[in-house]
Amino acid sequence: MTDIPRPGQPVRGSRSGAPIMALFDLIGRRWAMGVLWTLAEIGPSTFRHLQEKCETISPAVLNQRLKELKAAGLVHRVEQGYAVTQLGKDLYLHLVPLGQVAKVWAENLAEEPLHS
Amino acid sequence: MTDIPRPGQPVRGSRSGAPIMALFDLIGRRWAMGVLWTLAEIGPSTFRHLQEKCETISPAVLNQRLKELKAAGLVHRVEQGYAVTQLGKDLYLHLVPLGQVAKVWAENLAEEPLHS
DNA sequence: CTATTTGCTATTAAATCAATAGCATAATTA
DNA sequence: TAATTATGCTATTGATTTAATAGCAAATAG
Repeated sequence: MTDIPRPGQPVRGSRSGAPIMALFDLIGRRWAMGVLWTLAEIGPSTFRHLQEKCETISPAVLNQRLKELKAAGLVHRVEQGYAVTQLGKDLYLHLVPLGQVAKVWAENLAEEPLHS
Repeated sequence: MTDIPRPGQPVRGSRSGAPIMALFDLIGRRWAMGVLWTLAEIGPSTFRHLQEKCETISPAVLNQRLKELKAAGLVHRVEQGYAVTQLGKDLYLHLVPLGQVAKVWAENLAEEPLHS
């Protein structure tokens, strides 16, 4: 059920399981990046607290994503509940610059509204 | 049908449509990052060529993702078919470093196989 | 004991994704 | 000119994933 994409195994985008494609397969799931991002931002927290911070995520999906992120070693359990691992933090830090891209993107769309 | 997440509008992860969450909502869809990545790597190309490069994507999904990426201004049509826009390239360039993270991640998993 | 918090599952429904076939148009070739 | 090929898709049918909601069992607090 919980099927985690593994580098070296066939994944979306690469029959040979290229690491980047395996990673895309993992974090390219609904809420995956949002959960990682949020957890990294708020620090160690309980399931419910994280759920609140994600604003509209359902417990079922949060639980699913947490399972996957845990299995992938990006998140782990701590006394306080859940937290990102070192690897998870590394990934988060690489996601941070996307915040700037997102802003530029938002501005672009504001100027020139999407036509579809 | 084609529902593109827009910054400023409610999206997954943010009722107020925080740009980063809107972006996550957009590129956190099956194949979205894979398509953007592949297209950026191979340069302008036809629908079919891109489809081949994505190895296992179906035309329906590729078409859907292209629509969304176009509407979001990350991809556009050119004489040769499809290509990433400047904004799309910017995003791609920010995705490139994830390749390294992915490698480390792959090595970690290889050493310590996931326990689930 | 009672209430609350926490992590999570059950259920049911809706949305998304996938696999395959195949069509319409335009360019190319025979 | 007729046939072939390339291209960008759509239609159809299922399978999978996501969603919304309720609620439960275990641990903790009062």
